[in-house]
Amino acid sequence: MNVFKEMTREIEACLTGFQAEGLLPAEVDFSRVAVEPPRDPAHGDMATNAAMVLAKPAGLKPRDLAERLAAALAAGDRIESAEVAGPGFINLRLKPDVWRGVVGAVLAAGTAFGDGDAGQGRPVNVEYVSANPTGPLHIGHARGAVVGDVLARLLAKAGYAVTKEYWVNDAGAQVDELGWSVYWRYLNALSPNAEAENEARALAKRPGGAPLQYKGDYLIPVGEALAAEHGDALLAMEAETLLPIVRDKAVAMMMEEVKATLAALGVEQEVFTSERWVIESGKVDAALAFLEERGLLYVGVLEPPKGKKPEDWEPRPQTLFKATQFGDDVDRPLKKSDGSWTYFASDIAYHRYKFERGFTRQIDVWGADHGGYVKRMQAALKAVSDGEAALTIKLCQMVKLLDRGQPVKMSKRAGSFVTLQDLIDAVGRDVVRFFLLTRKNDAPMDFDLSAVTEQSRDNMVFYVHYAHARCRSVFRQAAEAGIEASPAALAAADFALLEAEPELELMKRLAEWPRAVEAAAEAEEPHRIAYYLYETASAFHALWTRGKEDAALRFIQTDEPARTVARLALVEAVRTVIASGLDVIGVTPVEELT
RNA sequence: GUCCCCGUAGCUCAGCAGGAUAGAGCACCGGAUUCCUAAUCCGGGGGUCGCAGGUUCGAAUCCUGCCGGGGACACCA
Repeated sequence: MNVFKEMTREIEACLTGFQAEGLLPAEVDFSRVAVEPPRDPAHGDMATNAAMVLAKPAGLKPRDLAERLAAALAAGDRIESAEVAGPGFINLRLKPDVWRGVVGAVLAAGTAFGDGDAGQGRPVNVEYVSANPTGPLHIGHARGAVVGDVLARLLAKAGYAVTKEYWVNDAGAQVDELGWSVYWRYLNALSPNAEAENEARALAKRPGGAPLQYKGDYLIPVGEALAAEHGDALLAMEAETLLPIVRDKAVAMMMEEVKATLAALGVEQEVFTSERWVIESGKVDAALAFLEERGLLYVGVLEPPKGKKPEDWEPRPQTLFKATQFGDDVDRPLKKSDGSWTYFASDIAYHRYKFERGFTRQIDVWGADHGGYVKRMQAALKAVSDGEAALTIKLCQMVKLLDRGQPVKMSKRAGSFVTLQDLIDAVGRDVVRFFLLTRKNDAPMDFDLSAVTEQSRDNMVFYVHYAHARCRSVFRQAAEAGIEASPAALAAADFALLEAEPELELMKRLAEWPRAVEAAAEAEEPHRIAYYLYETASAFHALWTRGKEDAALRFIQTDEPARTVARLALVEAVRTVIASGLDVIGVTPVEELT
């Protein structure tokens, strides 16, 4: 039940009638007609701009058309009044029973209230986290994980067929580096107390002269696992046989850890696509052959970047993709100087693979430090799908980790929070998820460990939890008073007894939930859900406190059982909508505060 | 030098694809507790929406330019 949508249809019906009468031309489109709650409640429940938008095509003055439309609308049985205001707005006031109907609709639907059909089952692919499997997830990954996951849930609620996906960068130089660092840990496992000598042995086997890159303790278990599995069998192997073994083991164990951390955060992606698999199955070759056929590849020399010129810059012919034909600023290289594919090449193949699986709408969630990559990836998907697929990219800005206003040192020493798992253990999964949605994704934010668990109004997480807990508290009180408040009793309540003005206000807020879901999904902005919840919680807290000032507004009226049940139904509807919103965010509602 | 993001109350931030008198929290001032959780609520002061143009019935919102802050800029992902 979406009251705003229903009223939009009612208005469109009137307009269609005007067309039949010849008042409006037959070909005007109604897409710009909006029905929304006015900022000022004195202007009624809803306002429409229909007359202003259509006045010009109709050849009428906005206010004249508005008068006609208002008169037609006022004849409807759900509208109490329709008044023309300002430059041609029509302010609508709905009959209270319309709002009361929302309570019943919420009770009937449960947390499915707000589910929409805007998506019409169309497939959307949301790819997020996609952190390299070279170490545990850290705080920086948390925001993308939450934004991506909640966006996926939001789109699902709005009626899209969503696939949640993780791109595993298990190919390339970084992963080889990981392998050599693990080999060192393997040697340490075999002969402890000889770390320096072992490092020299590992480097002797490793081609090239660079030092080991991944020396964090988190690889120790990988070395031990290899020792337990292979004994000393790896020692005699040549580099090319050895590397795949240590590398694959490391990737497997790192991904296991990554998945465990994501699970602890409540993030569960359905598809994990391996970069190595994409390359080895020939998808990169196929994607580039596709571009080649369309004449979008060439060998050329790029200009050096202006401003900051790399030390080792030298003009060098490279295989380039004509990204400039699709809106990028320069053409982009696909091959490294050693002849292997760049990351971009395999990423093109991956996005093409997603398109081949039917995803004409793709969303990637990235860190803001990858911002320079956006245009080329969008260009590439456009090219590789012949313009049939579109990619939108949500960039997540930095999260600064603080404690009592002081920056937390991100050193790897014990005692400071480095990993995402540590953060979840410290403040809880629900706090992490909710808090990371209290800013829009492209605004930087501070995550203050002391502030996020604070219990006050300036903590959105707490404030919303408190509202839900208060709803449950009312029911505990009702049970003590011996009031029958089963789902059946609530559904059978006489909603006409919900007469108080603040009660009606609250019902109007609940009626906005489906609209909020649809708008947030359309805008791909999950943080709006957090703000809707905050405002709804605020409306409920306000009504609660009114009961302290005016006993007649208290939910439980022992001498008026029928009114009490009706109010309990309203409270349950509020609770349900809050639970529905928390469900989108992936947060578990609480029964009471601790 | 180029590209992207940001600029809204003293501070931290919303602003619902262009709507009517721009909102919330914190901080400040003043109130509400015999009573469903005062962990809350009500009221008050506080703004040239960075600046200047443009688009139109109407701009914080869209376009252009400028100023200021952040980030990214071949062969790393």
